[in-house]
Amino acid sequence: MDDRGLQEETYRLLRQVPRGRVTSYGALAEALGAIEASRLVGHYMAINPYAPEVPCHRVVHSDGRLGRFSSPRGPERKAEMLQEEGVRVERGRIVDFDKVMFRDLWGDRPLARLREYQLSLLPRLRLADGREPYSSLVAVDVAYTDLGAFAAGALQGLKEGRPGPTASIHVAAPFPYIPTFLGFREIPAIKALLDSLVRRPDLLLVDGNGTLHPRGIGYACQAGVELDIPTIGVAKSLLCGEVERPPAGVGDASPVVVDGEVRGHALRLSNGKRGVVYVSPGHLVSPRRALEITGGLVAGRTVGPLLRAHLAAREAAASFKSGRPVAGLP
DNA sequence: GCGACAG
DNA sequence: ATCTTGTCGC
Repeated sequence: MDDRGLQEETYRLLRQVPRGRVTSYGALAEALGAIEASRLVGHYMAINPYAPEVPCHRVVHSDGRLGRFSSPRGPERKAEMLQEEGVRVERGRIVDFDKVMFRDLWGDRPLARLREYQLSLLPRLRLADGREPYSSLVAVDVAYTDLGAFAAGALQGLKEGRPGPTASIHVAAPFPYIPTFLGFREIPAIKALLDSLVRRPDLLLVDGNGTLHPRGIGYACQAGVELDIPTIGVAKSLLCGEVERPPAGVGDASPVVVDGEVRGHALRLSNGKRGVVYVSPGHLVSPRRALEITGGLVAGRTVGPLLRAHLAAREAAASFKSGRPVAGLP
Protein backbone atom coordinates (compact mmCIF):
# COMPACT_ATOMS: atom_id res chain seq x y z
CA MET A 1 0.00 0.00 0.00
CA ASP A 2 1.47 3.35 -1.04
CA ASP A 3 0.62 6.87 0.04
CA ARG A 4 -2.11 7.22 -2.57
CA GLY A 5 -3.70 3.93 -1.56
CA LEU A 6 -3.63 4.88 2.11
CA GLN A 7 -5.22 8.22 1.33
CA GLU A 8 -8.01 6.64 -0.72
CA GLU A 9 -8.59 3.99 1.96
CA THR A 10 -8.97 6.79 4.53
CA TYR A 11 -11.66 8.45 2.41
CA ARG A 12 -13.35 5.10 1.82
CA LEU A 13 -13.54 4.58 5.61
CA LEU A 14 -14.79 8.12 6.16
CA ARG A 15 -17.68 7.62 3.72
CA GLN A 16 -19.02 5.07 6.22
CA VAL A 17 -19.74 7.84 8.77
CA PRO A 18 -23.41 8.83 8.32
CA ARG A 19 -25.09 12.22 8.69
CA GLY A 20 -25.68 13.08 12.31
CA ARG A 21 -22.61 11.21 13.52
CA VAL A 22 -18.89 12.04 13.88
CA THR A 23 -15.72 10.03 14.14
CA SER A 24 -12.20 10.90 15.29
CA TYR A 25 -8.81 11.14 13.59
CA GLY A 26 -7.62 8.38 15.91
CA ALA A 27 -10.57 6.09 15.10
CA LEU A 28 -9.80 6.43 11.38
CA ALA A 29 -6.13 5.76 12.07
CA GLU A 30 -7.12 2.70 14.10
CA ALA A 31 -9.22 1.53 11.15
CA LEU A 32 -6.18 1.97 8.92
CA GLY A 33 -4.45 -0.36 11.38
CA ALA A 34 -2.27 2.01 13.45
CA ILE A 35 -3.22 4.73 15.95
CA GLU A 36 0.20 6.27 15.18
CA ALA A 37 -1.27 7.46 11.87
CA SER A 38 -3.74 9.88 13.51
CA ARG A 39 -1.74 12.91 12.43
CA LEU A 40 -1.50 11.56 8.92
CA VAL A 41 -5.29 11.25 8.92
CA GLY A 42 -5.50 14.93 9.82
CA HIS A 43 -3.25 15.68 6.88
CA TYR A 44 -5.45 13.63 4.55
CA MET A 45 -8.46 15.63 5.76
CA ALA A 46 -6.61 18.84 4.95
CA ILE A 47 -6.04 17.72 1.36
CA ASN A 48 -9.40 15.98 0.87
CA PRO A 49 -10.29 16.52 -2.81
CA TYR A 50 -13.78 15.02 -2.43
CA ALA A 51 -15.29 17.39 0.16
CA PRO A 52 -18.04 17.52 1.16
CA GLU A 53 -19.08 14.10 -0.26
CA VAL A 54 -16.23 12.61 1.73
CA PRO A 55 -17.32 14.27 4.98
CA CYS A 56 -14.13 15.47 6.60
CA HIS A 57 -16.24 17.92 8.61
CA ARG A 58 -17.38 14.83 10.58
CA VAL A 59 -13.87 14.13 11.88
CA VAL A 60 -13.09 15.57 15.32
CA HIS A 61 -10.65 15.13 18.20
CA SER A 62 -10.93 12.01 20.35
CA ASP A 63 -12.07 14.14 23.33
CA GLY A 64 -14.94 15.78 21.44
CA ARG A 65 -13.22 19.05 20.51
CA LEU A 66 -13.91 20.02 16.92
CA GLY A 67 -10.36 20.19 15.60
CA ARG A 68 -9.30 22.17 12.58
CA PHE A 69 -11.03 22.84 9.28
CA SER A 70 -9.73 24.33 6.05
CA SER A 71 -12.27 26.97 5.17
CA PRO A 72 -12.33 30.77 5.29
CA ARG A 73 -14.16 30.57 8.61
CA GLY A 74 -12.44 27.38 9.79
CA PRO A 75 -13.87 25.51 12.78
CA GLU A 76 -16.86 27.87 12.85
CA ARG A 77 -17.94 26.53 9.47
CA LYS A 78 -17.29 22.96 10.67
CA ALA A 79 -19.66 23.56 13.60
CA GLU A 80 -22.36 24.94 11.29
CA MET A 81 -22.15 21.96 8.94
CA LEU A 82 -22.39 19.51 11.84
CA GLN A 83 -25.34 21.35 13.42
CA GLU A 84 -27.13 21.37 10.09
CA GLU A 85 -26.78 17.57 10.21
CA GLY A 86 -28.24 17.40 13.70
CA VAL A 87 -25.00 17.16 15.69
CA ARG A 88 -25.08 19.60 18.60
CA VAL A 89 -22.00 21.70 19.22
CA GLU A 90 -21.42 23.96 22.21
CA ARG A 91 -18.31 26.06 22.80
CA GLY A 92 -16.34 24.14 20.19
CA ARG A 93 -17.25 20.71 21.57
CA ILE A 94 -19.58 17.94 20.47
CA VAL A 95 -22.53 17.55 22.87
CA ASP A 96 -23.26 13.93 23.89
CA PHE A 97 -20.04 12.92 22.20
CA ASP A 98 -20.26 9.26 23.24
CA LYS A 99 -23.67 8.91 21.58
CA VAL A 100 -22.71 10.68 18.37
CA MET A 101 -19.29 9.09 17.99
CA PHE A 102 -19.20 6.51 15.18
CA ARG A 103 -16.66 3.68 15.55
CA ASP A 104 -17.92 0.94 13.20
CA LEU A 105 -15.35 1.59 10.51
CA TRP A 106 -14.65 -1.45 8.37
CA GLY A 107 -11.63 -2.05 6.20
CA ASP A 108 -8.67 -4.35 5.80
CA ARG A 109 -6.33 -2.35 8.05
CA PRO A 110 -3.30 -2.05 5.75
CA LEU A 111 -1.04 -0.62 8.45
CA ALA A 112 -1.70 -3.63 10.69
CA ARG A 113 -0.28 -5.77 7.92
CA LEU A 114 2.82 -3.58 7.75
CA ARG A 115 3.26 -4.00 11.49
CA GLU A 116 3.00 -7.76 11.10
CA TYR A 117 5.55 -7.61 8.32
CA GLN A 118 7.97 -5.82 10.67
CA LEU A 119 7.44 -8.55 13.27
CA SER A 120 8.03 -11.24 10.65
CA LEU A 121 11.55 -9.85 10.14
CA LEU A 122 12.50 -10.31 13.81
CA PRO A 123 13.59 -13.98 13.45
CA ARG A 124 16.02 -12.96 10.69
CA LEU A 125 17.60 -10.17 12.72
CA ARG A 126 21.20 -10.84 13.87
CA LEU A 127 22.64 -8.67 16.60
CA ALA A 128 26.07 -10.34 16.79
CA ASP A 129 29.16 -9.01 15.05
CA GLY A 130 30.09 -10.60 11.76
CA ARG A 131 31.49 -10.05 8.30
CA GLU A 132 34.41 -7.95 9.54
CA PRO A 133 36.78 -6.43 8.65
CA TYR A 134 34.82 -3.75 6.82
CA SER A 135 36.62 -1.75 4.18
CA SER A 136 33.86 0.55 2.96
CA LEU A 137 30.80 2.18 4.43
CA VAL A 138 27.91 4.10 2.90
CA ALA A 139 25.93 6.57 4.99
CA VAL A 140 22.48 7.34 3.59
CA ASP A 141 19.91 10.06 4.12
CA VAL A 142 16.72 11.11 2.36
CA ALA A 143 15.32 14.60 1.75
CA TYR A 144 11.70 15.22 0.81
CA THR A 145 9.92 17.79 -1.33
CA ASP A 146 6.54 17.90 -3.01
CA LEU A 147 8.29 16.28 -5.99
CA GLY A 148 9.28 13.15 -4.08
CA ALA A 149 12.17 11.69 -2.13
CA PHE A 150 15.85 12.32 -2.83
CA ALA A 151 18.15 9.72 -1.33
CA ALA A 152 21.87 10.35 -1.08
CA GLY A 153 24.72 8.10 -0.05
CA ALA A 154 28.17 9.16 1.12
CA LEU A 155 30.94 6.63 0.67
CA GLN A 156 33.61 6.36 3.35
CA GLY A 157 36.75 4.25 3.29
CA LEU A 158 37.20 2.59 6.66
CA LYS A 159 40.86 1.60 6.30
CA GLU A 160 42.31 5.08 6.04
CA GLY A 161 39.12 6.91 7.00
CA ARG A 162 39.01 8.75 3.70
CA PRO A 163 35.72 10.38 2.61
CA GLY A 164 34.56 9.12 -0.78
CA PRO A 165 32.10 10.47 -3.35
CA THR A 166 28.36 10.95 -2.89
CA ALA A 167 25.54 9.79 -5.16
CA SER A 168 21.85 10.59 -5.17
CA ILE A 169 18.59 9.35 -6.65
CA HIS A 170 14.98 10.47 -6.96
CA VAL A 171 11.91 8.43 -6.01
CA ALA A 172 8.45 9.86 -6.74
CA ALA A 173 5.46 9.49 -4.37
CA PRO A 174 7.15 8.07 -1.29
CA PHE A 175 5.22 6.39 1.52
CA PRO A 176 4.17 8.90 4.21
CA TYR A 177 5.88 9.31 7.55
CA ILE A 178 4.14 7.42 10.34
CA PRO A 179 5.90 7.08 13.71
CA THR A 180 7.35 3.56 14.15
CA PHE A 181 6.84 2.87 10.40
CA LEU A 182 9.73 5.00 9.16
CA GLY A 183 11.35 2.16 7.21
CA PHE A 184 8.48 2.04 4.74
CA ARG A 185 9.15 5.68 3.90
CA GLU A 186 12.93 5.61 3.61
CA ILE A 187 13.89 2.13 2.42
CA PRO A 188 12.54 2.21 -1.16
CA ALA A 189 14.67 5.28 -1.88
CA ILE A 190 17.68 3.67 -0.23
CA LYS A 191 17.29 0.48 -2.24
CA ALA A 192 17.15 2.50 -5.44
CA LEU A 193 20.28 4.34 -4.36
CA LEU A 194 22.23 1.16 -3.57
CA ASP A 195 21.11 -0.35 -6.86
CA SER A 196 22.67 2.61 -8.63
CA LEU A 197 26.07 1.98 -7.03
CA VAL A 198 28.69 -0.06 -8.84
CA ARG A 199 29.45 -2.05 -5.73
CA ARG A 200 27.62 -2.64 -2.46
CA PRO A 201 29.30 -1.29 0.67
CA ASP A 202 30.33 -3.59 3.54
CA LEU A 203 28.39 -1.53 6.04
CA LEU A 204 25.36 0.76 5.92
CA LEU A 205 24.81 3.74 8.21
CA VAL A 206 21.29 5.16 8.36
CA ASP A 207 19.64 8.15 9.96
CA GLY A 208 17.15 6.52 12.36
CA ASN A 209 16.89 3.93 15.10
CA GLY A 210 17.56 0.21 14.78
CA THR A 211 16.66 -1.91 17.79
CA LEU A 212 15.63 1.24 19.70
CA HIS A 213 12.08 0.75 18.50
CA PRO A 214 8.91 -0.33 20.36
CA ARG A 215 8.84 -3.63 18.43
CA GLY A 216 12.63 -3.96 18.31
CA ILE A 217 12.64 -3.59 14.53
CA GLY A 218 13.34 0.03 13.59
CA TYR A 219 14.20 1.38 10.20
CA ALA A 220 17.89 0.42 10.45
CA CYS A 221 16.97 -3.21 11.27
CA GLN A 222 14.42 -3.41 8.50
CA ALA A 223 16.92 -2.02 5.99
CA GLY A 224 19.66 -4.37 7.17
CA VAL A 225 17.53 -7.50 7.02
CA GLU A 226 15.86 -6.65 3.70
CA LEU A 227 19.19 -5.81 2.06
CA ASP A 228 21.14 -8.47 3.96
CA ILE A 229 23.86 -5.98 4.88
CA PRO A 230 25.44 -5.01 8.21
CA THR A 231 23.67 -1.82 9.31
CA ILE A 232 23.95 0.74 12.10
CA GLY A 233 21.19 3.18 13.09
CA VAL A 234 22.08 6.67 14.29
CA ALA A 235 19.10 8.78 15.38
CA LYS A 236 19.03 12.38 16.53
CA SER A 237 16.28 11.66 19.02
CA LEU A 238 15.00 8.72 20.99
CA LEU A 239 11.89 6.84 19.93
CA CYS A 240 11.67 4.64 23.02
CA GLY A 241 13.79 3.40 25.90
CA GLU A 242 15.60 5.00 28.80
CA VAL A 243 19.10 6.42 28.97
CA GLU A 244 20.84 5.05 32.06
CA ARG A 245 22.71 8.29 32.87
CA PRO A 246 22.89 11.23 30.47
CA PRO A 247 26.39 11.27 28.87
CA ALA A 248 28.12 14.21 30.52
CA GLY A 249 31.08 15.16 28.35
CA VAL A 250 31.79 15.08 24.63
CA GLY A 251 32.68 11.51 23.64
CA ASP A 252 30.86 9.96 26.62
CA ALA A 253 28.34 7.19 25.97
CA SER A 254 25.63 5.65 28.10
CA PRO A 255 23.50 2.53 27.57
CA VAL A 256 19.88 2.83 26.45
CA VAL A 257 17.59 0.19 27.91
CA VAL A 258 14.32 -1.09 26.40
CA ASP A 259 12.35 -3.91 28.01
CA GLY A 260 15.16 -4.42 30.51
CA GLU A 261 17.89 -4.95 27.90
CA VAL A 262 20.64 -2.72 26.53
CA ARG A 263 19.66 -2.10 22.93
CA GLY A 264 21.81 0.90 22.10
CA HIS A 265 23.79 3.84 23.41
CA ALA A 266 23.42 7.59 23.78
CA LEU A 267 26.60 9.24 22.50
CA ARG A 268 27.45 12.86 23.23
CA LEU A 269 28.89 14.71 20.22
CA SER A 270 28.73 18.24 21.60
CA ASN A 271 27.42 20.21 24.54
CA GLY A 272 23.79 21.25 24.69
CA LYS A 273 20.46 19.53 24.38
CA ARG A 274 20.72 18.44 20.73
CA GLY A 275 24.32 17.29 21.10
CA VAL A 276 23.45 13.60 21.62
CA VAL A 277 22.86 10.85 19.06
CA TYR A 278 21.36 7.43 19.73
CA VAL A 279 23.30 4.54 18.22
CA SER A 280 21.75 1.09 17.85
CA PRO A 281 22.34 -2.03 15.78
CA GLY A 282 20.43 -2.43 12.58
CA HIS A 283 21.65 -5.86 11.56
CA LEU A 284 24.76 -8.03 11.95
CA VAL A 285 26.36 -5.81 14.61
CA SER A 286 26.22 -5.69 18.40
CA PRO A 287 25.22 -2.56 20.31
CA ARG A 288 28.80 -2.19 21.57
CA ARG A 289 30.41 -2.55 18.15
CA ALA A 290 27.85 -0.18 16.59
CA LEU A 291 28.92 2.41 19.15
CA GLU A 292 32.64 1.86 18.49
CA ILE A 293 32.28 2.16 14.74
CA THR A 294 30.11 5.27 15.01
CA GLY A 295 32.54 6.83 17.48
CA GLY A 296 35.32 6.35 14.92
CA LEU A 297 33.35 8.38 12.35
CA VAL A 298 32.80 11.44 14.53
CA ALA A 299 34.12 14.60 12.92
CA GLY A 300 33.67 17.76 14.97
CA ARG A 301 30.17 17.68 16.37
CA THR A 302 28.71 15.35 13.76
CA VAL A 303 28.97 11.83 12.38
CA GLY A 304 30.91 12.81 9.24
CA PRO A 305 29.45 10.46 6.60
CA LEU A 306 25.88 11.07 7.78
CA LEU A 307 26.36 14.81 7.54
CA ARG A 308 27.72 14.48 4.02
CA ALA A 309 24.77 12.28 3.02
CA HIS A 310 22.36 14.76 4.56
CA LEU A 311 23.86 17.70 2.67
CA ALA A 312 23.97 15.73 -0.59
CA ALA A 313 20.30 14.75 -0.26
CA ARG A 314 19.26 18.34 0.38
CA GLU A 315 21.37 19.53 -2.50
CA ALA A 316 19.83 16.96 -4.84
CA ALA A 317 16.33 18.05 -3.79
CA ALA A 318 17.11 21.76 -4.22
CA SER A 319 18.80 21.24 -7.59
CA PHE A 320 15.95 19.14 -8.91
CA LYS A 321 13.41 21.75 -7.84
CA SER A 322 15.30 24.55 -9.52
CA GLY A 323 15.66 22.53 -12.72
CA ARG A 324 19.45 22.42 -12.56
CA PRO A 325 21.06 19.13 -13.51
CA VAL A 326 21.86 16.84 -10.58
CA ALA A 327 24.89 14.58 -10.51
CA GLY A 328 23.73 10.99 -10.48
CA LEU A 329 20.14 11.78 -11.48
CA PRO A 330 18.79 11.21 -14.99
C1' DG B 1 -2.20 21.20 31.08
C1' DC B 2 2.53 20.09 28.86
C1' DG B 3 5.62 17.71 26.06
C1' DA B 4 6.78 13.74 23.50
C1' DC B 5 5.90 11.64 19.06
C1' DA B 6 12.92 8.06 14.58
C1' DG B 7 12.22 11.26 9.86
C1' DA C 1 11.05 15.71 7.18
C1' DT C 2 8.32 19.70 5.85
C1' DC C 3 4.35 22.75 6.66
C1' DT C 4 0.79 23.12 10.09
C1' DT C 5 -7.40 19.29 10.58
C1' DG C 6 -3.69 14.52 16.53
C1' DT C 7 -3.13 11.43 20.64
C1' DC C 8 -1.42 9.71 24.65
C1' DG C 9 0.94 9.59 28.99
C1' DC C 10 2.85 12.07 32.54
